[in-house]
Amino acid sequence: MHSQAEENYLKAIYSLQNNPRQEVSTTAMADKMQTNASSVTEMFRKLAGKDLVHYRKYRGVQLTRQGKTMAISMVRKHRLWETFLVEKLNFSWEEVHDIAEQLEHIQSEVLTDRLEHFLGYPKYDPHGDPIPSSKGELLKVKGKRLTELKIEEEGVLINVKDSSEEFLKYLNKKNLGLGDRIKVIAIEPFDKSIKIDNNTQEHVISEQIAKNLYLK
Amino acid sequence: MHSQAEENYLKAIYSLQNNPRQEVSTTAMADKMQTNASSVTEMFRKLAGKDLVHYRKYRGVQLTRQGKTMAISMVRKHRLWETFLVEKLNFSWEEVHDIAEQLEHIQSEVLTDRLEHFLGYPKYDPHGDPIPSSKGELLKVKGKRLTELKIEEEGVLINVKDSSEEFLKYLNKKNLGLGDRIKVIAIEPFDKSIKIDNNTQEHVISEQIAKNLYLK
DNA sequence: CTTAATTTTTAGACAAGCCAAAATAAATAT
DNA sequence: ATATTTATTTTGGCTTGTCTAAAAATTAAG
Repeated sequence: MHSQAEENYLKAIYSLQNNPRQEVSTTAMADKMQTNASSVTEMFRKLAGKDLVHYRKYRGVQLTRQGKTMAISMVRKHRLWETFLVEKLNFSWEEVHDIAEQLEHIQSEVLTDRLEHFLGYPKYDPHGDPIPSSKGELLKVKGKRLTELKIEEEGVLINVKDSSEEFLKYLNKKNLGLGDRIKVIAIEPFDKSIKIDNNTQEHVISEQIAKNLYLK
Repeated sequence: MHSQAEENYLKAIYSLQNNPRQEVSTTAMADKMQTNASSVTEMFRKLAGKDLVHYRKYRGVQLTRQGKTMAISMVRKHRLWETFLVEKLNFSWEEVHDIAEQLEHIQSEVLTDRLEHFLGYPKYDPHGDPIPSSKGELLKVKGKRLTELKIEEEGVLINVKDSSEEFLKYLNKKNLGLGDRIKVIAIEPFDKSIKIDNNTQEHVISEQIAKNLYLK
């Protein structure tokens, strides 16, 4: 059995690993987990002892096969619960992250699978992130960043890469949601801010924001 | 904020307290929590420090107003989740206890209230136990024990006082479930075992079992 | 009413996670 | 290539919750 702390570390390592070869550093983890570097070192050791990560002193960790399986299982549970909260309990997309963060630790394979069935085997969560299957298979979201579009190009918003309450509340305020057709009207060369047309409204959004929006 | 351990202790104290005046002893708790008496003493102290129980050395604890509120909130969450698991995810009544034991620790008032709404404000959980309202109000189940019935008397099974997997599997095997009309055919004076008619079948059940069945 | 048995508390230890400060290794700049 | 900065690990300590064994208080028995 694994503790919640271990599960959280695995999920964080997974999200920081851009490719499976890349080693995740102690400081990057400490930053992500809002904790102390020395705590991270200890946990790295512990996870290595359980064969959930490969750990090289002063180099960092990568997930083992086993560790990756666990991490993906956490992601799966998180996204299924988020979907449940939005689809069934009428939460809005900015409210669900913290609650799902707790629910993802519930230990029951059966529960997860039944939940998935109950939800009708959803492919994506409320933020457009793909939901891993019970076998750990994970679709790639093949959208492109809003920042990659040129003037007059358009697309449909299919994924937001930041699930924080602040970011999503910002999008709500601008009336931006998944499925919206967005057209680039103008790009300000100085700060790369983008003027977009959301069918009904026009908004100027910063590059910072635009980077987190994925379109198809 | 309160830890899961604290929440578990409060719930256990609540379930051991037959009336609010009764003090719950260290050993009774240790027995219930499957833990050591010395651990219980320490937790009693801690809970007393947070004003969740009144604690008198060598005498035991009773819940304070605040402690009772928390305990009932745990019961509420537990029973709502059990209802969810059975009604929505098609679990059977003997499978839900352990999972609900985990789910009851999810911290979110809103979640609990939305879940209750989603379930249609159920009055009873899958074992016939009443579900406290968001204000902490709790209906009394006014059934009588099967052991109180005389020969030829009958009633409808409305509540089982043991939610353990073993007990419920036993009932499944005998085809006994909530809502069943049960008639007492005979009572064996020697061991107080009861022969019942379940409309279609006849069974002999021990006094031990019968004590946990409540009829209306 | 005094002794024996039982219950409860205290004392000392341990594991899991965390932190701050000190020591060491690695990376960067001169 | 060496000195300085930065990253990482080590050390020692703290908290929560647990345990065992010993001491103290309460209850039960004679």
